Amino acid sequence: MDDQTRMLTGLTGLGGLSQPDVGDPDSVRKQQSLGQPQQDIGDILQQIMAITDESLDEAQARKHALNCHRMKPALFSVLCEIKEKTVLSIRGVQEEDPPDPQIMRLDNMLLAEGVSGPEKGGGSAAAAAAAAAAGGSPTDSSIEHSDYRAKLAQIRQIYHSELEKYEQACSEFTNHVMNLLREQSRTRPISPKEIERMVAIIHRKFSSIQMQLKQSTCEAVMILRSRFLDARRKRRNFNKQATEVLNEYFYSHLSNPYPSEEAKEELAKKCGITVSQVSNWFGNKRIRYKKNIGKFQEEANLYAVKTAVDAANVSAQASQANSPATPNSGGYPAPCYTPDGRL
DNA sequence: AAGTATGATTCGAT
DNA sequence: ATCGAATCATACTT
Repeated sequence: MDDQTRMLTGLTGLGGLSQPDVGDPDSVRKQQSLGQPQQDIGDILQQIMAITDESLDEAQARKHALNCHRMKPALFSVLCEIKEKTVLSIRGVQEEDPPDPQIMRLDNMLLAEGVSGPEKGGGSAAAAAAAAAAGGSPTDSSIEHSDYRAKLAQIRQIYHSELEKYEQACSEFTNHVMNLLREQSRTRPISPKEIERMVAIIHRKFSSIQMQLKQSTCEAVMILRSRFLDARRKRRNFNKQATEVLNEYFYSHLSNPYPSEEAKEELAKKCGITVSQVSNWFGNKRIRYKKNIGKFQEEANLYAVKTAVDAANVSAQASQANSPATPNSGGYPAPCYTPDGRL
């Protein structure tokens, strides 16, 4: 034991901070008496440090020389000793591996958007779900949808190829480090636990890179989504015929301009728009009419006449009578819409 | 370019 | 869930 401690202090002093001496003449004498001057060990360590600067062949040769060095077993056992002491202090530090909430959030979002997860099916399904959730009717899929899907697929593809690259790089690097450690385990003691820890460290590093990828992918999806929603927001006026149909219904039901679900569906069909568009239209119409009845008076009269004419035409057709003049061209039925007249 | 019309969205109330 | 109300954002008009 006495021997070993002396050896240990000598080695650590040299290896650690290139201190020329430990101030223990006894140890020096002992080493010298062994025919192994300290300077030699210093040289060896220097060579180890310089090994990365050398060419591969040189390094191989030196490694070989080192492995064959007669002090190697002693060095190894000393390193084992040191290890045993330090491992105890390290052991407690590495028992935490909580799943990063940030990366979980990103993962969830990517999964929800159909970027990660199962192939093609998931992607289009998620796109459809997103479109449906955005308020559109399931039947008005069109250029915008396919455009959105195409862009999403593009993002998805880039994401996956990048992810694959990262994973490949990670496993390559891990392999490399493992080989290195295996190689080094010939000169110094390396516990499996240590290797495990090293691998964990590498994986952590790579997962932080992955997180960046995921983050930027998420951003891209968000931008795409907002653009998609903006595109949906882009307004196009309904065609004349559609507005006419809607107005006809509105003014002929002025006392209760709240079409039932069935009526909405019928109007939607007639106008070539969605039910929610019909709802929007009636919502807007009601509030705008109520806000300024005067402004809509003319329009109201117009449609009152129109329906009257239609009715007249129908009856005329039925009764074979032919008088072009409208029967009630004198006084229009004043629309008496009561804002609070909901039933 | 400024003003108006209009479809869509959002929010709180019911 | 649906409405009114306010508001947004674009289309259309002047």
